[in-house]
Amino acid sequence: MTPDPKSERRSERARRAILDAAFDLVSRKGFAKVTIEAIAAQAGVGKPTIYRWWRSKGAVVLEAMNEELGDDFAFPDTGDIAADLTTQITAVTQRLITGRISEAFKGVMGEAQNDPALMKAFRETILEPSIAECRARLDSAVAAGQLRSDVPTDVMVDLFYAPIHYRHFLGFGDDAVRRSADLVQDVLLGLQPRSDAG
Amino acid sequence: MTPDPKSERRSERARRAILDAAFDLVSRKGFAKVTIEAIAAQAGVGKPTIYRWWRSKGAVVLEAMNEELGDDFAFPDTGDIAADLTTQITAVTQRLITGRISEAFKGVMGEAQNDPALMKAFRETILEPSIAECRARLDSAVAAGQLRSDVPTDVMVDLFYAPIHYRHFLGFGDDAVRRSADLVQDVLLGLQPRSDAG
Amino acid sequence: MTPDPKSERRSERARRAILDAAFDLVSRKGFAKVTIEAIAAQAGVGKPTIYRWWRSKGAVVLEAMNEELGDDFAFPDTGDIAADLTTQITAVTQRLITGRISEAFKGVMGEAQNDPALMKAFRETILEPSIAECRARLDSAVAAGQLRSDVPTDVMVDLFYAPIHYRHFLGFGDDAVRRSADLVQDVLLGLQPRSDAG
Amino acid sequence: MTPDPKSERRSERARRAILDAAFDLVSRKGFAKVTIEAIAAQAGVGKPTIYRWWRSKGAVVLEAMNEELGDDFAFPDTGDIAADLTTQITAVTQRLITGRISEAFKGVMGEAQNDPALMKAFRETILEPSIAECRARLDSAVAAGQLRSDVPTDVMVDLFYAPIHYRHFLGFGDDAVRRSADLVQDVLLGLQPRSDAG
DNA sequence: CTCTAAGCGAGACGGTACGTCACGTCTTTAA
DNA sequence: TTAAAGACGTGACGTACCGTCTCGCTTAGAG
Repeated sequence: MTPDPKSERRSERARRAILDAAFDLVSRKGFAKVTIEAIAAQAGVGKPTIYRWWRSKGAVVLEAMNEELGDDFAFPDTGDIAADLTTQITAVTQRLITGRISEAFKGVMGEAQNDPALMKAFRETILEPSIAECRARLDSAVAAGQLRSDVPTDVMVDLFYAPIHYRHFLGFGDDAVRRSADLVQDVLLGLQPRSDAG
Repeated sequence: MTPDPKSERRSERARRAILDAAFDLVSRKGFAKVTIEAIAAQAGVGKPTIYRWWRSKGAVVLEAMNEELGDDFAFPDTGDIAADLTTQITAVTQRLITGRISEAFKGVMGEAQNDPALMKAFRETILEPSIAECRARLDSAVAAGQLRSDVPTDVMVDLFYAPIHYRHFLGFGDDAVRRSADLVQDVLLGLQPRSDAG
Repeated sequence: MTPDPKSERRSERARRAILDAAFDLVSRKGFAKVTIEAIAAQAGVGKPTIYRWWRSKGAVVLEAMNEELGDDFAFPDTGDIAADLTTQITAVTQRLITGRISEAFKGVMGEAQNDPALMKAFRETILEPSIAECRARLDSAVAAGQLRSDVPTDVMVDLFYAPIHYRHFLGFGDDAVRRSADLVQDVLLGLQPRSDAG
Repeated sequence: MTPDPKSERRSERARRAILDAAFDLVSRKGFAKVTIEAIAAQAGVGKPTIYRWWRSKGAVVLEAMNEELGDDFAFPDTGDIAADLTTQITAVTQRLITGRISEAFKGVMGEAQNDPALMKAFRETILEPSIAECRARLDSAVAAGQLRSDVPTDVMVDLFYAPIHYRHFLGFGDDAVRRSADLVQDVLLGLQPRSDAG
């Protein structure tokens, strides 16, 4: 995220203050009503300090969100793929809906629709690592004979995750998003290995 | 979309010019780079005329997009539900990706993440009518015994449409979106009626 | 004032409503804060009806002020020129300061600084008639040997009236304006006929 | 004039460009036809930079006029009060009528009729200093026995200056204003000390 | 253990667009 | 055939932020 992290002299204090202010403001006022000026003011920082290290408001908020999320994309593995998927998807929806992440996520994704660089950063730092973890778990389920082997696991990932984001971005409401985990069973039906044809 | 369509004194000429200008500008420059001033200028119209009838840029572009789409949400019905779904979903993705709608749609949806009124308008004028058509077709397929009767058809709609929008909004690229119709077969597998249990 | 008074079909009701509304609004809000839209609204009249008969807000207010003033510019004549001048000038300042005319007058004159046509109308309908009355009285005083005959009476008029307007327009405050009548005596001293040279 | 002249970060370049542009535009087009946008454009400056330092167009033009006038309100003192007054009043009228100041002055004063803060600023920066100089000269003339001692000198100032502004603001025309100096003699007659009573 | 260059806060600057107001004109509806 | 009502094109308003650009100040690392 940091365009030029080379400098050793960068003030960690300022960086933290900016990310904290950004996250707090977005959570409280909504992404659209937050300005870089307001972030700078709340962080007790000059605007140029923000522009020096980030390209846009979206970039700041994405990094703030990343810090909030942490690096933990690990997928549970109890041996029961259906249970593990349900667990994980429930966790994701909770974080998306009730968590403090919600506003930041919607804001960043809205912005990213018109900002390819921001979209790229989001995918690289959040989406793709998390997809990779999911695929790894699905691969092991395929190897265990719990899932069909003739459907690519990246397609499976899409099938499991799509409903969450579909409902989230198209305004179906928090309850609908929260119930996304219920679809896991229906999707799984189509992905079970079958002796009796295809 | 028009907040106050009651007045019969409204100038249809101005309305058309505004919608045409908005759609053209968004298609050519991208949603984010279009301003209401530019729309007014290109339409040969005063800014107040725009603000008199629309709440925001998003509202104008949504209405322009609606006019472009027309009212036709009809679902094909050949008797073969798999074929019909593939046909329809292919059509939707084409329109979303290659069509002139693309930029407007992304822009409006990005905006709608932070504008509940805009989201509501989108759902009422586009999404819900189109879901209703799909459900009607699925209902008839259920009645014909082509689909399981124990999964609500609104859930089925989500399963079929989610991948498109998921790939579209999360930056998977046009090719991935275009291939969304391929998932229909996999989803259908889980929705087939089964005498032999699950 | 009426640019085109030819039409016999002009609505006297509308004219009265407009002038009353204009005068009332200017008195209550001050000239600068009154708009033609507001006058039309309060008068229950369409804007074009105002524009049909007057060139500008200043013209409306000037006419309203004229109606309020009436046609009476008569100068008292008790035979004592000093007393008559004091009487008249006191009356003028009272009307200017305490009267309902005050706001309208300041507004119109402020506007007239940049609107020659308005200035001309003001002079023709108010200033010049009132100067003429004053000169007539001064002429009779000269004839009666109460004033020097070698100073033109129009200059005398200026000397008597100038302080009022000077203090009024240059912001000396209402009290200073009100005391303008006190200067009559001092000015008169220089205008008395003198046997002993000049 | 500057509402907040404290900041030492203020750009003198911008200030000069704004005042120069304002004065030039007012001189060429007349006060009423000048907009803050036009001043900003001609000065090569953003509108906010004007609003940061001035309350209104009138305030800008007043300051521009002040700079044009300079601080020199000195009154001549040759020992002959009649000659000095004529000299000074001729100078004032010349500056008012023919000078580049003319349009700015009329515009500001017209505005000031409805803007007390502007009137106050005008009085403090221009009118009162200039009155003070005049009174000082009159005081010395009184002390020299050239003027009556029983008329307050501030009243005398009014008598001498009133005709100029009266004729100027009430539309008597440039020639009448220019001839205002002629009245000095007549006014002086009433202000001469008299042993022989009055 | 200075010294000097960086990164910093602060905030003014030239801009762009905002959303609003009132203008003066034009069109439509009802009396 | 007026006049009310009010939508229209226009242009300026005053404001909010943008992203850039000085400024001094501080502060840490290289000499």
